[in-house]
Amino acid sequence: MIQRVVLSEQVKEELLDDIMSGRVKPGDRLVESQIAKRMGISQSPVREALRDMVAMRFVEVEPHKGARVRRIDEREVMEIYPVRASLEQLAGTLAAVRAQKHIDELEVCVDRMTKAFKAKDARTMAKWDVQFHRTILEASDNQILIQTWNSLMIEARTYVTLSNLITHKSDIDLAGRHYPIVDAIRAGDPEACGEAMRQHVEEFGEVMKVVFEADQEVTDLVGASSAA
Amino acid sequence: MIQRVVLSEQVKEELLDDIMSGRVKPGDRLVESQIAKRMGISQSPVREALRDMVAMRFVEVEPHKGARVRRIDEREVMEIYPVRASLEQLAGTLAAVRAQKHIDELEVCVDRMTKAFKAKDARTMAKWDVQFHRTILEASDNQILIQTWNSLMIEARTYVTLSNLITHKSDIDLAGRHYPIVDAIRAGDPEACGEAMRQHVEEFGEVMKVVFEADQEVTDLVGASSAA
DNA sequence: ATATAAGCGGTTATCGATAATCGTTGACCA
DNA sequence: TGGTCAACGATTATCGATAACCGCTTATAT
Repeated sequence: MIQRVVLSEQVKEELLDDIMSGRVKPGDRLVESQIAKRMGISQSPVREALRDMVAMRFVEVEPHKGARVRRIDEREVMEIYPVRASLEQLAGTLAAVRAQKHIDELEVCVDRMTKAFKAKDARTMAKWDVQFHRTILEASDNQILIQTWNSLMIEARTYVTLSNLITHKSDIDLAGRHYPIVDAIRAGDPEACGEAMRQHVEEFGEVMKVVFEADQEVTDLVGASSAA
Repeated sequence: MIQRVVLSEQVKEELLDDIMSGRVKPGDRLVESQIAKRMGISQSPVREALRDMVAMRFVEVEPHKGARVRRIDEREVMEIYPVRASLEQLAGTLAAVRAQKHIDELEVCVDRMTKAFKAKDARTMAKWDVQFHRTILEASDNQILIQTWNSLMIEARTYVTLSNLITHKSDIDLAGRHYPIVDAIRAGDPEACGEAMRQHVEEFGEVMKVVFEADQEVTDLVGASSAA
């Protein structure tokens, strides 16, 4: 069998896609042997992929009991924003000057975001939103900071977040909220840039909180009848 | 063969100890089959342990080339402090009130730290220093924040850091620098507590920078003759 | 000489099989 | 009726063997 990359890597991508697309839902079991059979490979690479996904916090395993897609509850989502805000404030401060050469790139991101938002395309919007933030993170030139930020899996979470947001609050211009950051970079003001980043992320968190609360009412009703 | 926990877990502990104790050094290869033979087990659990340690950033692997103990260079060490400072500022802000019931515990930490410092016992000092910071982190009651902080492997790094520091700069009273934080908690002032944490960590980073630079002169001389 | 290719030792990546463990079911007994 | 436990099916954890791969050395041809 010819193969370009290691199998476990391919398995990981496939499983990740299953999760992101919603084909498997939080709480679902991920049985090594079943996945292996379905993909026509042996158990080992599947097992390895699953362990990797534990590190990414997409999956949780209990010894001798197996893996399942991790449930992300409201509390966890809400806890992320303060942490993101801190990290991105630092990134903004560090990147304000260095990011100037990426101004065009950042504006493209905001532009695409706006378009995707109007089209109610959460996935594309998340992609450009993440791209915007990632650009600034990279410009911070602090590898530890970048890795730490990556470990929060912003990309995946942003997708979910924006899906919710677009569904529930289609009137908020999310893309436009990025302009103060671009302005601060253009001015080359680290303080202001850090502050703008922090505010932006915190605001995002605030909006999400509202969405969650609105969502909860629905979930409560649905959950009450389908649970049991 | 009787066994209490999963083998891969035991392997991980053993390898971790090898690294922390310096029996294996940064850059050393970790060959799956050799470790397996030495421990009298098969390759699989070793492999799994190594992958786990990659997630912990103690080990790095290149596909088809194997694992080695990760090298931590000066740049990386120095990059950590700004990130730590951001995270711990947030922790301090969130924990200021809730940590009040742990005041005694915190004072014990500082006390033990002072004693260990006088005895030039880096390991013990690191232990209590980490304990101090961990207590505040936990009091922040933000799981994501705690996990993120943990992922920086503060514990291991602090040990190395303090070893250096005690060797080179035995005149700095590191333990005493924790009092402003304790005071802010006693006062129940979130702003002040966050600020005190940030300053403390940044200061720690500054001191380390000096140590590193002093160290570099030695390393340069040694490296120049032994490298080639 | 120099570049390309074939061969080799050492190691990783994957396989297929087996042992160990978990949750459940149902028999047995007080 | 209720509780304990043996046996079972499903799944994970581990094993031992093999295929695939990397880096290097040696052979071959230009």
